[in-house]
Amino acid sequence: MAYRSSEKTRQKKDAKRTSMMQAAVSVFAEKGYHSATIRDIVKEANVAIGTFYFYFPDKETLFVHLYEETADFLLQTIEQGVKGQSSLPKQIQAGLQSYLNIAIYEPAIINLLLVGGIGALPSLAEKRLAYRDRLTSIWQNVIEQAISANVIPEQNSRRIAELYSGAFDEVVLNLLLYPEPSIEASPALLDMINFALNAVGYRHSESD
Amino acid sequence: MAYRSSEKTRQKKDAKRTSMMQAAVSVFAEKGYHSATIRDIVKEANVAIGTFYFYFPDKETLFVHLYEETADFLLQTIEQGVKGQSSLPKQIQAGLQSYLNIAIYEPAIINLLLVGGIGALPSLAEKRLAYRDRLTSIWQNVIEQAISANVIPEQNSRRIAELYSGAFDEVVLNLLLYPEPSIEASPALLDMINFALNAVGYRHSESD
Amino acid sequence: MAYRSSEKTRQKKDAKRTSMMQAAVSVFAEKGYHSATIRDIVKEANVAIGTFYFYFPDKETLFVHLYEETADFLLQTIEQGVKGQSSLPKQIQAGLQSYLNIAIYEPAIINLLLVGGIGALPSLAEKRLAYRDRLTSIWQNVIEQAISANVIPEQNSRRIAELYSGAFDEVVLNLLLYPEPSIEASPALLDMINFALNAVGYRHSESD
Amino acid sequence: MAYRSSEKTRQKKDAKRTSMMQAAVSVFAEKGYHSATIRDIVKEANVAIGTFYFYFPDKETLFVHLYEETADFLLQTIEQGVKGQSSLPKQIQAGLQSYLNIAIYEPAIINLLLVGGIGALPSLAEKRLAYRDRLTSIWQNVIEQAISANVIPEQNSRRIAELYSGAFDEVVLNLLLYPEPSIEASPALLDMINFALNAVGYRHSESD
DNA sequence: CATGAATGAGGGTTCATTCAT
DNA sequence: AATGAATGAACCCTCATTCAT
Repeated sequence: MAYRSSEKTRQKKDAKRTSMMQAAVSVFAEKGYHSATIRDIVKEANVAIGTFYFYFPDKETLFVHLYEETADFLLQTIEQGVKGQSSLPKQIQAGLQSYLNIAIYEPAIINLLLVGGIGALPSLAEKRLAYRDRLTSIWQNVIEQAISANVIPEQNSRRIAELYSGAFDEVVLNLLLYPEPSIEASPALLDMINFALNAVGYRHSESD
Repeated sequence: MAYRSSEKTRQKKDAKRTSMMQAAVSVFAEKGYHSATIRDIVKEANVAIGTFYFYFPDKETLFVHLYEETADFLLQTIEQGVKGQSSLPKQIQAGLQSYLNIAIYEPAIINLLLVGGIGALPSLAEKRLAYRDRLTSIWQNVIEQAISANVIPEQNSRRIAELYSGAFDEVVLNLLLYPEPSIEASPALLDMINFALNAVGYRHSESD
Repeated sequence: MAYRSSEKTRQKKDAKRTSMMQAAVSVFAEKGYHSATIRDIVKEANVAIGTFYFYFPDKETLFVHLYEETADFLLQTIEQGVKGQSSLPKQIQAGLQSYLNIAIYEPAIINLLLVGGIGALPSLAEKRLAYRDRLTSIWQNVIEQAISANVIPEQNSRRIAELYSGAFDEVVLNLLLYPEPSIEASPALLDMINFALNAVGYRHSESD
Repeated sequence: MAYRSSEKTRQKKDAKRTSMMQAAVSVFAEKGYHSATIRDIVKEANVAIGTFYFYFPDKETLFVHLYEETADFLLQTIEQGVKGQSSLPKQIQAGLQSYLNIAIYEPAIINLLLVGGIGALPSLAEKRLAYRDRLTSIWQNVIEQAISANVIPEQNSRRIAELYSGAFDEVVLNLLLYPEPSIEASPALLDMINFALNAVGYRHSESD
């Protein structure tokens, strides 16, 4: 009997777990790691405190897990965008477009990754580093492909990628301060693309 | 008698005050606002808890004050560097050089501004915004001068400045992860300058 | 399942709440507002510190609430006593009897109202005034009825009532200093009744 | 040399001591024992904290001393008033007049004795008792003289005196709530005298 | 004598976490 | 599974008191 309903039970459980995690992302993003309390999270999720500890071992573990998962999602989305293109400008454009989409439709993700837990948790430091590293690697790859294709001159691809990562984040963060970020997104995207292409010495040809 | 040699006494008090503030910067930079306790700070400063409250009204006020003061110092230092030069490349070079110097010799300042209190304190949000705004304004000025001088083409100077700010920060943050940041500083500086000049369409002439 | 037998649970919670409030009254009455610590109260109640804050928002709110509730109880008890009688002597006697009963069986109440929080809390000042006002009003009513009934001469009923209130309190407070207050209660009661009746010019007739 | 100026020094010292005590009475009366801080007191007296501890051993000792001294002053003043008269009505009138004078011109004294430290300090309890005892004794004496002179019937003079003490205090306390206590003082005085005389069965004759 | 910088015990309060139901 | 009452370590801060100058 029990195992018969295990299917439905599992789904229900996963659903509740997921809803709690969404609540947690929302609260962490809004208040930051330390100011967000377990009570805040369970209230947002409409469950009892005890329920939280049934699904998650503790606050820190959840946060770190959320951070990793969220970073994964963001990175994969950007990677997807980049992977679908072959020319340097289009790769940059697609990657940034993906990034902006997430920023606009899920700003909590950006807040979680760039604001919520920075400097709050020693155990998060390495996760943050890993995230920055992977993000930088995406751009580094793009640049190295362009160098290999002789589209741009030889240069320190790692450093360029770091500069890209930081530059784009700053713009995105500022974008979210607008009352209607989606309106400002297009011009910002164009500015970022031009900036990025110029920065690596890309010569605008006929296309694009 | 007892008329306090207010000269020496005042000096001593100021000295202690300063030393406590340095201790606070150090602890805040290391642990972040919330994880840093008053006990941590007074232990670092070798004073009693009550002494902290003799010099400062409370934890939050001190932190915000430290943040503002530190931001001021950093911004003025960069501004000094920029102001001493006239050409675009030299202004960027001087500004970044100043920034790197602080990063290397006072890494706690960088941690305080870019890591320690991010997302920890509502009252800090506006201070952070003001800091980013001023930092961006420095680069924006530089760019607008270059545009006026016809050294680079017309472009959205504000956005470029934002991209600069974010890009440089990312590199500086990564620089501090090195065991010996000062060694890596030179190549990083060159990379940043080239990146920044290219990004705004500056054509390298004979000099520099 | 887990649907909380909210009946029993609620009752238990209320019981604990009540027991904690009694502990608080006892400690406040014994030490006064400021000298009573939350730690004292929870120790008396055999619970942990956190439990206090689960049931009450903070020390001051609880104290004020306790003060009001206790004053209500005392005033209603006296009013009950008075209301059951119609002649002046019997009203005074019944009111004082009720007062003495509380003083003897719940001396903490008297200490809380007349000693514990006097001058300790600005927010209590108005509550204290309200309590004195209501207490005085009880006696004022009694006196005005007697005046209306031509049992005693016209006089400033408010002032008389104030004098009653202060006079009775002093005797009650002194009563509680005895090792066995209940023994002294009877003669004190008689003295107070005679005093009160004489003071308003009541002529003793055959009865009583 | 030192002992030559000892006269003036002594006077100066006493003056400062006195001014600090006045400041202390004022602050204690206004805020109550616990809420009054040494800082409050020295600020009011325009001296440094260290100076406080040169003149007084500690806060508690000072407060108890102040309480005793203030009680002494009040009691002696009332006694003076009573002693100057011989008939019961005049003694009561004179005693109350003295009491009211102090209440109106030095309300801080009343606050200190009846409000400021009640229930705040275990060591004060006995001092308070002693004060109440002496105050009651004054009235008890008055009553016993009247009984001896056959002006009023035999009765429990101690209890009457207690009732007097409490009754008068209540009226005085209420008096001080008026915006202009001195205006209300006269009618209050008359009411109290009549009340007190009636209460002990005094028959109004030709005089007074 | 006078000063005020320095001390640290102790108080109120928060909140992550546990566990009996 | 789910609940929420209960716990207590740890935090920020106050303030009486001391002592070197």
